[in-house]
Order: sequence, then structure tokens, then C-alpha cells
Amino acid sequence: MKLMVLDGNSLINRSFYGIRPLTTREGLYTNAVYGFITTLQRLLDEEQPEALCVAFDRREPTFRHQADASYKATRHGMPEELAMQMPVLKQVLDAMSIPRYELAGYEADDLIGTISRKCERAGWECVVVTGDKDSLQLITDKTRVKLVSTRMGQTTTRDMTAETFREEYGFEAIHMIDLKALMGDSSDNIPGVPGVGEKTALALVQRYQSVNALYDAMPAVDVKPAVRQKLAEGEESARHSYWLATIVTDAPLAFEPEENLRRPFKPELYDIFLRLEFKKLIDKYGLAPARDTEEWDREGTFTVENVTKPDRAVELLAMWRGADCVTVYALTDLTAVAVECDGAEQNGLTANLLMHRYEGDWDALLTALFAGDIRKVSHDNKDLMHALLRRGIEPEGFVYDTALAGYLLDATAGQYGIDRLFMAYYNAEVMKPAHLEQDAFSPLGDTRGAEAALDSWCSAVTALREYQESRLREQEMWRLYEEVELPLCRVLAEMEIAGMRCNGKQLYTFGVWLEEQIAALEREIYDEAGSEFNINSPKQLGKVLFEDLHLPHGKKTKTGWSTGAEILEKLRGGAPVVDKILTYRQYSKLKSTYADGLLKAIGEDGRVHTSFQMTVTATGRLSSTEPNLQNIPARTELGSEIRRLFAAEPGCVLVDADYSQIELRLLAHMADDRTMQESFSAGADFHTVTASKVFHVSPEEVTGEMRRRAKAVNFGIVYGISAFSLSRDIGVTVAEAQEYMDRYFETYQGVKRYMTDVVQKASENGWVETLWHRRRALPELRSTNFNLRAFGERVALNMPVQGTAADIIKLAMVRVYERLRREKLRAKLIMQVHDELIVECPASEQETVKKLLTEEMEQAVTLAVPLCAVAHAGENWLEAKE
DNA sequence: GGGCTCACG
DNA sequence: ACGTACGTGAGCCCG
Repeated sequence: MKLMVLDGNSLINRSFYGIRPLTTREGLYTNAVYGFITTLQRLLDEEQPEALCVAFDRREPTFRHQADASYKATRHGMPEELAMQMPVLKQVLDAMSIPRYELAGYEADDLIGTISRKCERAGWECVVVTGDKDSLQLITDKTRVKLVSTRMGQTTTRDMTAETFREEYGFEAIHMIDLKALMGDSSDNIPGVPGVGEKTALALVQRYQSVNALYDAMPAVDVKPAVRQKLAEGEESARHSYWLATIVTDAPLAFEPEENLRRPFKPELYDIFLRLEFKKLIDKYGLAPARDTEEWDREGTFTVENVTKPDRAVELLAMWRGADCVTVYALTDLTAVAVECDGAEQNGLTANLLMHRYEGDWDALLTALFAGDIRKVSHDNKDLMHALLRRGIEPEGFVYDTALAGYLLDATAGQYGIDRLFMAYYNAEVMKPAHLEQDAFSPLGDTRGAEAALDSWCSAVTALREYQESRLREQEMWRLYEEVELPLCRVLAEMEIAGMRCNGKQLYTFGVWLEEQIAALEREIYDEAGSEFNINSPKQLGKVLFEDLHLPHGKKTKTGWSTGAEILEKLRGGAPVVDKILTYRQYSKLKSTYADGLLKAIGEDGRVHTSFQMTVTATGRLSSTEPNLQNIPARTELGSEIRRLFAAEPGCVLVDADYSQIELRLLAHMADDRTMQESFSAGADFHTVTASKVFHVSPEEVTGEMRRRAKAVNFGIVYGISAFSLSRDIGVTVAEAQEYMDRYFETYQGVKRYMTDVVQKASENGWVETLWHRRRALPELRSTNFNLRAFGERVALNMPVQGTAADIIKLAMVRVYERLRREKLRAKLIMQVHDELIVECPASEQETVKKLLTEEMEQAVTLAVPLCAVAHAGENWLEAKE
């Protein structure tokens, strides 16, 4: 039989420092617990012990402290983020049915020592898992120590048996105590013999084994006189240290090996993992909620009225119009909608309704429900509006969106499903979405289950709003929510439906041409490389370039040598094949992602309909998927040919307007840097003005190189610059880059002060925000990991600027949309690319639209620096960018 | 499914 | 001493 005992404190410490801080949306830190559990799982897979337990330190002073006040005086330096996770870990272990031991007055080591001896006496094998080398003294022929170490997020273990210990140290494991008695341990405040270090101590123990034997032989000990002197003076300290370093093996602990045999997880593990957002672990262990559908049914906790009669519908619609608001939850195919009316219960009316198998005109009912005179709370308004619009129903009166609110309250949470939000806020389940599948109301579907689920989800949305709205207001985000995010849903839904016209024929022809080029390049590359291989495989390409052709490989390595464009660019002169590979790469990208990819996405209407994601980015930007129309090539001539294929309808034009240097203008405003503000107001090119100020020359004297460098610094500043990265970007030494930065900050002193202030405030608050109070949490700033903290600082600098730009263009979109409607133009907003808007309109509206776009974009907000937007019109995207 | 590469702002 | 710019999404390879 084998028992594995873990040093809980040692392992949770390692997990904490090894993994970047993770928090749930409620701000609960979970990284250490997560790391602990995944490490535990690895250990179990590896060892497969029959029994398992964990030992913990207690906060109270131990018998060692009582005997020696200086012992481990620093041990309470545990950061709060870690301390918070201790009770959570214990809760998890309990739910996993893993016994844990702690005892006042003893350290985890002492319990482990006691446990290992008890195991041995019972004839069991014992495996001690810890990161602490002190435990090596416990090694016997039946007890082995697994040393765990974490380096750069990678956890490795090393098995130490009596034999491996002897080989490594040259003495028996029990004399680990003697070693420590002589050399001491600064982290535990064990003094040892002053002046004796690791080397001397090791030699002494190898020669004399024990402190006792050493002092018995003392007068004749075979060492330098200076060492003998130190030993003589330090005898008392050595003997005391020996006592401090000895792990207790007979602590008064109630422990029987059999009681630690592995047992099944408890049902509450699911709830705990869900709350901790350990989705992967839930999947891995196949955990499921304790409460299932049947139980919901049996409990009969819901009452739904199936509205089938038009008369009844008329009655209800009247009631909903009179209500402050109603909650709606609709299936995506619009075959069923649950409506929960606020205050209905007080009126003695039914609270929850399902509307399917309706005997009247279903579409007319939907039209009435989604008209502006009924105020609706919903989840994911944009998608619902999209579905309604496609069905020809006007979606009006949407006053709240729980998904959007969830996103604003925690932009890095990643998931905003009703179930997840509800669990996070109320620590309770909603029914599984399985019951909401499309055929739920077909004859074969689980109708009762679906009704229960619709009811459950609808009530959850009502409840979520309750919680969220006050939080949004507290955090000053209500205005952003109400005036920007909510109205944007409708704008985006219409943009998605409008789509962009794309010329499939020409796209196909371009694809064929690319294919020919690729085939030719492929042959030449094989020829020059002397072998056929998959050029798209970085691994194979790396082998060919750096092993077969012996080209100097860049330093970058993770799963091999880097073959990125940056590296290949430097190798250009080395072999003609490199140039061909770069071209090959460019062509394959264009072919697979753009030619083939976009072709697949062209709809029957000849247009490409992207989906805009409102709840993805950490900064407040939109993202675009299936296909991504926000990364259509622009930087190379060949690539931008793709843009030419996005053309307006015949007789129409595209009007493209983009903000000029919006992020830097925002920086000038937010930092309140007068010099930088003047640089913009001057009207000349901003990078040139910056260069002239930084290099103390007149604008006319600014060379191309000076401007290029000033531009690089300008950009770097927005990203949270470092001299290293700047030097790499502009190809100068780190020292020169540092000098540019120093000069830059001398010129723009407000920016420098702003950067310091932002980071400091972010560290205090744990979050940063935009001008509209959009917020991003930054747990990274409290990390003890240097890199993580540095990352947090860069994010703290970048997010407010990038995020405010996102706020502004979103506001502009809402205003452009409203004005196009108000002025009854045929023009439609069809695309947004972060600082750029595209409108498609009849050629006759072109000038009106250019003016309208520019005005709304520039006047979305008034700042200390004017915002500048430039519009162009053309038949296609390339021309419209001028 | 994660890593690499590369497209955009 | 650390290792190095912010924010995205898609296609491909490979275990």
C-alpha cells in the first residue's frame, strides 16, 4: 500500500508564484488553488497511491517559536492574494474527499514526519511531496520524498530515495539535520554555526556524519584552524540549531493510514469549481450539478402560462405596455419567447409566460411585443435584434442587456452566458441550456423541461439586472451603458445584416493567380533547399533553414527555432531561398485567409456579413469574426488588392472616414500636456512637430529619419514603452533608444507625469478606466512576478487610451446612425475598423455623407485637442481610402 | 487544443 | 535578474 502526503503550504506557495494571477469575476483569486489541483492531479497520475492526504501549517506559534523567539520570524510575509486562497483550497480538498491534517503548535513538516513513521509502522510505503528540502531528513527505505519545483510556469518533480540522496550528498538522509545545524537556514532564522557555509558544512557532515560525532572528535578535527575556532565558538548554536531543524515524528496526531484511502468526490465539488470558474477541471472530472431537470420538474417551482389564445395575448400586451419593464428570453429561432412581467405577481397575474403553439398570427404577436411601447430587458440584444430584423420585425424598446452589463462590469471575464453570470452573482444554478435546443417544442422534444428552462433563464435575467444596474451606477458606467453600448446593439445588428459587397469572381481569379505563383515558388524553394518539405510547417522549415542550409538561427526558441518574418528578414542576404520563402508566406496567407476564406463567406446576396463581437476585448474595442473584416490587408500593395474587391453596389459609393491619430490626441488630452496639445493645434504633421521639438531643430530641418524615430516613440508611448523594445523597433542601441525617450519626456513632461500617475493609481485601485469610466481590472499589478507586473504596467498605460478611442468611435457610430435616419438618407453604416467607419450610399449622397461622417466623428466629444476625421469616397474600399 | 505565423488598428 | 509594446482573429501544423 502506498500513501502520498502533500505539504499543503509549500505546494500552494509554489502554485501561487508559478501561475499568473487568475481571478473570478467577483475578484476571488484562484491561481494558487488551480495550480495546486492540477499539480495534485499530475502527481496522482504519476504515483497512483492508494491513499492520499495533505498537511498544513497553523497560524499559531509552534513549539519551536516558544523556545526561540527569532525562529521563522518572517513567516507571515504571505501576500493577501495567497492568504485568501488557503480556505478555498481547504474547501476544495474537503469536497474531493482528501483528508487534511493540521495541529496547533506544529508545522506541516512535523505532521508529515509523524505520518510517514506511522505509515512505515503499518508496513506502508510513503511518498512525501513538498518543495522544501528540509523534508529530505525523513527519507528511509520506505519513505521517499518527491521534490517539486516550479520554473517559469513549468512544474517538475524529482524523486529522492535513500539511494539517490546518498549519491547526491554523500551521507545518509537523516544527517540532513546535521547539515542544517551547521550551515543554518536564513529563511527560517536557524543560526547554524556562524561563519560556516554550505561547502564547509557539507564536507564536515560527509566526514563526521553528525554534529555529535563532530564535537566528540573536536580537538582533533581535521580542518583549518579558523574553522575549528568557529566550530568551537558555535557549539551551543549548532546544538540548538540541530534541535530546531529536527522534524518531529511523534506529534500527537490522530492518524490511521487506512482512513486516507481514496474516496469519491462529493457532489458539492461541482458548485465549488463552478464558482471558481474551473471549467476545464469540471470537464476533466466529468462533474455535473447535483440537481437535475427531473428535480426541477418534481419540485414544480415554476408556473408558466402557455399563451395560445389571441384574446389572452391582447390582454397581456396591454399589461406589458403598462409595466415599467418586462424581461424577455427568446430562443434564437424565435419559436418561443418567455416574458416575465415586473410587478405582475402583485397584480395577481401570472408571472411567467411562454408563447408557442399560438393560435393567432405569431409574427404579429412578436411585432407587438418588440415594439417601442413595451420596455424590454434582455440578454444579448444585438443578436436578438439581428434575428428580429431578418424576420422583418422592428426591434424597439430594448432598455437593458445583461450580457453587455456583465461585460462592462468585468471586461476580461471572457464569458457572459446567463448561466455563468447568474452563478457568479447569486451562486445558484439556472437550468442547463440543453433544454433550450431548437427542437424543444417539437413533438419529440422535452416540452416540460424546455418550459422550465425558459422560465428559469428568464427569471435569471431579471435577477441579474437587479444586481448589475446598481453596480454599473456605482462605477459611473451608466452613461456609457445607456448612451453608447445599448444603442450600439441596433447599429451593429443592422451593419451585420447590411454586410459588404465583395466581388467573388475577381476574388476567385486572384486566388487562381496566387495558386500559380505559390506552385512556382514551391518548386524553386524545393530546388534550392535540395529537398521537398512542407513550407507551411515551422518545424520542417526550421530544419531546412538552420540544419540543412546551416543559416544562422535567431535566438528565439520555444518548440524550435523561430521562422517568423522578422527573423527571415535578417537572413535575406544569406540564401536566395529565404526571399522566396517570405514571398511564399505572403502569397499563402493571401490565398488561404483572404482569397479562399472570403470566397467561402460571400452570401447569396453577393455580400460578406461579419459578426461584430461586443463583449470580447479587454479595452472596449469591437472585434469582428466569421469572417474577420477588421484585418483585410492594407500594408502591402499586393495585399491591398483585396480591398479593391470590396466594392459598393452599382450606382453607389463607399465613404470611408478615419480618425487621424486619435490615440495620441487622447493622450495629449488625458495627460493634460500643453506642449503636446500645441503640437496638434499647430496643424502640421504631428510626428514632424514632435521630432522638431525633441531634436531641437525647426520643422523644416526635420529629416525623414528623425521623423521616423519620433513616430516610433510616439507609438511606443501609447503601448507602455521600454527602451529595449524601442531600440529593436527603430534599430538603434538600447542606450540611444533610452536617450530618445528621455528627450521625449523632457519635451512632453505632462505625458511623463501622466504615465507615472496612471500606474500609481492603477496599483492603488487594482483597475484602470477610460474617460467614460469603462474599466479593466489589473490583478497583474499586485503580482510578485516581475514580468507580470511589468505587463500590468503597460496595460495600465495603454488601456485608458485605446479604450477611450473605442468609447468615442462607438459614440460616433450611434450618432452617425441616428443622423442618417433622421436625414432620411439611403446611406448605411456598414463597417467599423477601430478608428475607421465605412458608409455605403448612392453616389448622389456622397458629399452629404462625407460631411455628416466627419462632423459626427469630430464632434462626438469636445476635448482639449480637436479630433480630426478625414473622409474619402470611392467605388471600392481601396479607392475610398484614397 | 495549443503553438506559430501573420493579417489589421 | 527578470524579458520586453497594446489590442484582436484565422489558418495551418502537430501531438
